[in-house]
Amino acid sequence: MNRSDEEIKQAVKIYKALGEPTRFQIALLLADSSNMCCGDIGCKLGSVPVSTLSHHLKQLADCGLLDSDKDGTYIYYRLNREMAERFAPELLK
Amino acid sequence: MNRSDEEIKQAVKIYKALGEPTRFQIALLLADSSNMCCGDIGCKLGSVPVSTLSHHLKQLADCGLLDSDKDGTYIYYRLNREMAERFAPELLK
DNA sequence: TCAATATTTCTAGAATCATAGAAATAAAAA
DNA sequence: TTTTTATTTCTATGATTCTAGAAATATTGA
Repeated sequence: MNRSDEEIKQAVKIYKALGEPTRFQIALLLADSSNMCCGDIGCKLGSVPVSTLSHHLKQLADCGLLDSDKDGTYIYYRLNREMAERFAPELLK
Repeated sequence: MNRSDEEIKQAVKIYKALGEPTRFQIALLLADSSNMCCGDIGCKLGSVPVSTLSHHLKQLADCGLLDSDKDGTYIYYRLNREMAERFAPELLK
């Protein structure tokens, strides 16, 4: 297949996002439970400071793997399953 | 699905390998042409020193994405399509 | 308005990683 | 055996990235 530079950049960004243990765990968590806010994810992952979590969530959202909804001060994240299916179906197994 | 620490480590290693532009390009090249040695890949990618290429090929092979055959001084690399299908089907599109 | 809560942004330090030249290894050809 | 070719390993430098505390932002409830 012929790929544009943009398509390649996006794919690399997605795989870079998944190629870090904490972020991969976040993606796995969200593959199982459909909706979680930053605090929930922090509880599940143990002692990860929120600033670190926020940094990782941003990268996962920026590349399109996560979608989010705001509800008051809470932001609920969920896995974009189309993106996961296309780029990393392993997440959904 | 329940995943062992080992399975998670392997997945992260694979995605880290693909999350770098040069390595992703190598994987794409090998998805199209079934067999290439280090020198061939270097020609296709332009001005990447062989020591850098070798470093990248090692990572792609270590995580299982590439297989290789030795023929004299040449080492021919090819994409492991089962691994690509499972972890990054986007490579095969 | 003020306090409490959730999250992000800022910042700096530590750790990891990509890069590329040079030396080393290995195999074929002269 | 010596030379040439293909690749890897060693090494150091520079760049990127992860981490986490502190301050900033935003929203809700008292």
